[in-house]
Amino acid sequence: MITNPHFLYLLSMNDKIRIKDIAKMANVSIGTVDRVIHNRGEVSEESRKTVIAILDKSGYKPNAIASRLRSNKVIKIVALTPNPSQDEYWKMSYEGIRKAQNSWAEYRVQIVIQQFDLYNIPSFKKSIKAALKEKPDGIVMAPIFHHEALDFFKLCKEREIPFVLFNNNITEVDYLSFIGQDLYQSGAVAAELLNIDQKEPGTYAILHIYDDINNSTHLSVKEKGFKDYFTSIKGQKNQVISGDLNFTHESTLKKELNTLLSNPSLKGILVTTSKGASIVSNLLEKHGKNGIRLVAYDLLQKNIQYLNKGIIDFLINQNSSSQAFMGINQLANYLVFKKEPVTNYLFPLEIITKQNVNSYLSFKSADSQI
Amino acid sequence: MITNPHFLYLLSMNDKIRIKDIAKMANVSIGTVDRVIHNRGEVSEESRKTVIAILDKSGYKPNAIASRLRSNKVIKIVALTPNPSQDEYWKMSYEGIRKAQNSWAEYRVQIVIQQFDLYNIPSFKKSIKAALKEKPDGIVMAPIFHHEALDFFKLCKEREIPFVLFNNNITEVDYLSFIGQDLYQSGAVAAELLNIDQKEPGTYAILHIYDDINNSTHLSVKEKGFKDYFTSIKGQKNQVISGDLNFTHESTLKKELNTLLSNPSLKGILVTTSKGASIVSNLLEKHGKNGIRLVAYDLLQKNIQYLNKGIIDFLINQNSSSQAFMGINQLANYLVFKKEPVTNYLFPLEIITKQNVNSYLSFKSADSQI
DNA sequence: CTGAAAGCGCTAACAC
DNA sequence: GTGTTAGCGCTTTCAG
Repeated sequence: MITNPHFLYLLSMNDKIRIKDIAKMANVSIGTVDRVIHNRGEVSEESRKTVIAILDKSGYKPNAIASRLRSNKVIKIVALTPNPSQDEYWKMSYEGIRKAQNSWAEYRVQIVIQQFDLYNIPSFKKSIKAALKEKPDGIVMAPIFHHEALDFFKLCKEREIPFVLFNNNITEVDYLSFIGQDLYQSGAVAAELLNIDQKEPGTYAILHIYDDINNSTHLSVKEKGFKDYFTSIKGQKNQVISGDLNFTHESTLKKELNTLLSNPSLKGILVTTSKGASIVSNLLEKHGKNGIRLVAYDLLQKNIQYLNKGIIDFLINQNSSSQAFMGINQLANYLVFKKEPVTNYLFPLEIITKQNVNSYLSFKSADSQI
Repeated sequence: MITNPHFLYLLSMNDKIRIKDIAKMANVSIGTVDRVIHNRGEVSEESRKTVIAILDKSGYKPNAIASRLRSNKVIKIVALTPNPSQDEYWKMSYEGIRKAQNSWAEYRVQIVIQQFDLYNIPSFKKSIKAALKEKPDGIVMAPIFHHEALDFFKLCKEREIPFVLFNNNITEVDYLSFIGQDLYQSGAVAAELLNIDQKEPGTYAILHIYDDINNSTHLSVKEKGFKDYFTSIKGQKNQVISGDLNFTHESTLKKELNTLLSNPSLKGILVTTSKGASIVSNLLEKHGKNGIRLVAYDLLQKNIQYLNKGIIDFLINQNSSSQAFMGINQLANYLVFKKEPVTNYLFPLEIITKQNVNSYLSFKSADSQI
C-alpha cells in the first residue's frame, strides 16, 4: 500500500507534513485528504483507508494557524449572564466574559452578552429567546434558574447548539463542559478552617443567606460537606446548626443572628453565600469577635475589608471571573480549534487569608493568556 | 488629508480592518503600508505620515495568525532546566515545560530542553554553551546559579536573545518577563498560618534545609517576611529562631532538629525548602506532634502524605509546573503573536490543606488551555 | 521610493 | 467520488 518513495523521505524530516504531502503519498488529491480529515464523506472506502493509514503513520498534525486563517467566518457565542450591576459576584463573572471577549476577538470569535435580571424569571426567558435568535454557534451560561434552564437546553439540543455551564451544574443535561468547584468538598474545607486547633468541642453554624430562593440545591451540597466533616472527627462532639435566612427581611435576620452570636458555645460560622458575609461580619464586629471564627466566600470588596480587619478569618475563592473566562475558553477552543473540552473542569478550592489576599488580587490583573 | 470616502464606512464596521483597507484609505499600496508598519524604511516622508495617521485613527490591529502563517519559519525556544530525575520539585517544573512543548507545537514553536546537573556548575556552563549553539529565538530558565546566570544573560543581551526567568528572580538583568511569587509575602503567609489562634506567645522556627548552597538569597527573603510578621503582632511577644541546616549531614541535622523539637515553648516550624519538609515531618511524627504546627512548601508526594497524616498542617504551593509553563507561554506569545508579556508575573500564594489538596491535584490534570 | 504578485497551509465551492 | 482552484491577511521579492 504505502509504496510511494516520498514516504520515508518525508517521515525523516519529521516536522511540517502538509496535507499536500499526505495527498502525494496516498496518490489522491488534497481535496480528498481534507474530506477524510473532516469526515465530510464523499470519499470511496478505499481512498479513505489509505489516507487514514498514512495520516496515522506520518503523525500529521494540521496547521492550526492556516486552518484558522482560512475559515474566515465569524464564530458567534452567546454568554447569558445576570446584570452585572445587580451583584458584585456576577460582576466579576461579567468581567471574565469581557476578558474572554477581548482575547478571542482576534480569532474572529464574537461573544454576544445577553444580560438578564437576576431576580426576574421572565427577564431570563426573554434573554433565552434573544439568545436563540442570534443563531449562535455555542452558548455559555450559569444555569441559575434551574427549571427554565432545563427547557432552554432542550431547545439547544434540538438546534444542535453546544452549551457550556459554569458556576453551578445541571447534571440532567448533556453539556459540553461544566466549569465550577466541588461544592461538597468546599463545605469540608470551610469546616476544616473553622476547626483548626479547636481543642474544645463547640457549636458551628452554617448559614445560607440569600435574597432569593435561587440555588438552594447547590448550597445544600456545601452543607453536606460541612456536616460530614464534623461528624468524621473522632473524639470531639461538636454541634452543627444550619440556618436559611433571608437577606431582605433585615430586622428578623439581625435578630436571629444576634441570638446565634450570643450562644456561648459558638466557635465558628460559615456563610455560604458571598453576599451574606458582610451582614454577619457587621454584627460580629459589633457583638465582639470573642474567638468566633468566620469563614465566607469570595473576594467581594466588603469581604476583603472584613478579612483585613480580622473579622472574617478565611475566604474561599470561587473565582467567579475565571470560571466565566474558562467557560468561554473551553467553548471557543472547541469551536475554533476543535479541541476536546474538559467535561468537568473543577477549580481548586482557594483559601484566602489576610496575608495572601493581595497575591490573589494582583494576580487577577496579570493573567492574560488565551 | 483623510478624504477617501471609504474611511468612514470602514470605521463603522469596526472589526477586521486589513492592511488592504489602510492602503486604500491612504491611496498607497499594501507594500507601502507594510513598510511603514515594520519601519522598514524606503518610504517617502509624506506617505509615511498619512499611513501612520490612518493606522492610528482606524485602530488597525495586525492579524497575528496571517502574519505567522506567512513567515513560515520555526521559532526555537531553549528551556534550561535541572535534570528532572534529581529532584521532585524540578520534575514538576519539567512537566510544565513538556506541556508547553506540546501545546505550542502546532504553532511551529520548537522547545529545546537543555538539562543540567542541579549540583554541578560546570554542567550548567556546558548547557549554556549548548543553548547558545542552538541559536534560539528566546530562552526560558530558572536562574539558580546566580553568578553563572548573570554571565549568561550578558551573552544573551549581546546576541539580542530575549529571556524569561521563573522560580527566582535576578533583578540586575533586563529580562523579558519574570514568573514567580512574592517571597517576602510568602514568608508572612507561613507565619500567619503558624500563628492562627495561638493565644499564648511561644517560639517559632524557620528552617532552611538544603543539600547545597544555591538560592540562599532567595530563602532569606522568605525569612524576612516571616520575621516581620511576628514583630508586627502587637501584644504578643514571640520568639523567632532561624536555622540553616544541611541535608547531607543527616546525623547532625537530626540532632539539631531533635533539640529544637524538645523546646517546650515551640509552637510552630516553617521549612522553607520543599525537600526539607519530609525530614522534619519524619522527626516530628516520631517525637509526637504535641501541638507543634508545621508549614512547608509544595505538593511533593511525601509532603502530601504528611499533610494527609496531619503532621504537616499547611503547604504553600509554589506551583513549579505552572511557573515553567507560564514562562514559556509568555515567551512564545511574545515571539509568535507579538503579545507584550507581563514583566512581573507573580503567582498567588496558594494555601493547601488536607481538605483542599485534592482539588489542586485534580486541577493540574485538567488545565489545558494555551 | 512604490506597486504588483507569489505563496504560507488549509478549506470549500465548483467542476468534472 | 475526485481533483482543481480561489483566497483568508500578511510578508517579501522583484520589477519598475
